[in-house]
Amino acid sequence: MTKKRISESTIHRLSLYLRALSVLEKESHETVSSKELAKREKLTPAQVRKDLSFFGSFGTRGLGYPVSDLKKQIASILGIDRLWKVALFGVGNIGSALVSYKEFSRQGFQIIKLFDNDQRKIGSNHKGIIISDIKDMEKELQEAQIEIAVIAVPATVAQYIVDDVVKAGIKAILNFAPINLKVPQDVYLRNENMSMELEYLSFALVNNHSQKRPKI
Amino acid sequence: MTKKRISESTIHRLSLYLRALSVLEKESHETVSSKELAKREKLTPAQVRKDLSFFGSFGTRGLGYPVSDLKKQIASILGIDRLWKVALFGVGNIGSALVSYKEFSRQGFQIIKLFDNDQRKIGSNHKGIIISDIKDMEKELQEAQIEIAVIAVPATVAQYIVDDVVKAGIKAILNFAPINLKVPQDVYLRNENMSMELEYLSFALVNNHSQKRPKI
DNA sequence: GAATGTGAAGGTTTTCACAGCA
DNA sequence: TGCTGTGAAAACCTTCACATTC
Repeated sequence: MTKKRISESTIHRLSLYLRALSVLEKESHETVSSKELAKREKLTPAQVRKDLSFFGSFGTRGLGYPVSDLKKQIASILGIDRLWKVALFGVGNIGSALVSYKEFSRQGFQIIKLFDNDQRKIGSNHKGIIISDIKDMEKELQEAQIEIAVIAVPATVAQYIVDDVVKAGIKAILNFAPINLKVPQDVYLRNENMSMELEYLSFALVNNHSQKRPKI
Repeated sequence: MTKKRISESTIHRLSLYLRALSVLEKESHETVSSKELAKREKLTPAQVRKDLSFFGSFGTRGLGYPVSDLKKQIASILGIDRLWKVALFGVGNIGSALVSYKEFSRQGFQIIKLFDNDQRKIGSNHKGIIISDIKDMEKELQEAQIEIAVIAVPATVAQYIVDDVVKAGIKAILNFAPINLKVPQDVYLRNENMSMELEYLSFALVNNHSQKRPKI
């Protein structure tokens, strides 16, 4: 377990392993080999072992990895062995879908605050949460002890909202607006650009782009 | 312009360049340097030039790249200088949000068919589109000349739907279900896993993970 | 002078291959 | 024997640096 920077891809793959391990657990497997885990997420066994080895030695030679234990370990590495309080900005199409997106809550992300600037929405109850005025965010974010903000407002206003979110002290932002947001160095920002993958598909279709698949 | 495999990252960055170029065009810029383009998408100038050079020589030394022309060129490379007919499976939370997601139509992806297996939804009109029974997909996909399928059904049934979609001859699938789908080699499959980025944020917060930013 | 296009260098990630252990 | 853990090698991707062109 060296002190090297962990790559983004490794972290993303941890999410995949976690997902596969949940299924394996449901299927009552006690242990799983890197080979099987790799197969279930279209990766290579070596990749799985290397990824896990950055964080420790979780397996047993000759046997494989203990499913439940490894699942717990990965959840702990990812920091999702706890609950995260999330606020969502923009209760439009995407925003409302995210509120009921089961996968978020399943991974411990609780959307407990909704913000909008539309007077018709403010004060109304959306799936059990009263929509707050975006103007009151600083106070409300602090009171509710929000740690992560999800941005689902139109691209035109996203930067303004983010500036305020940052001022309110939030250090982690997930952005769904198709725009490059500016945040200070100490704020984590990730973008979810849903049309990007469609564009990739378009490219692949038009260019017969060869797909990268493990050789195994 | 060599015949090397273009990397996934390069293609994703093309989407970013396109987005930045649209803004530049609106701001009435005639030309743009790799430096400026890089700045707008948090990349390096060298990266921009390298990416573009895989596809041709679009710039002028001493001047930069012509904004409108480059935009057209990239759209053409990505295959989005045309319309794509898309069918969406599963008109639930995510599904309905995607139907009205402006960024899709802006990039030429038209969702013109909706499928669900819920008898209460079938036959009803959703934002101008009649929801079809998932059982009729083969005939309907062919009649409507659908080329891309978007999967927004629950994870438990996603594989069955995809099997049918593949049987119906669709070669490109965008999957929103948090599950690893199996498709034949000649079918392009991309996954949109929205909780993955939240998990990354969680990891970053818990581990003070250093962010990768260009040194410029 | 300014900025592209691109080989070569440098860095990072993946894969290999095997020692080591249950 | 079976499968992990891991250095070393290979593959891949990014950055450098400069010749080239406008």
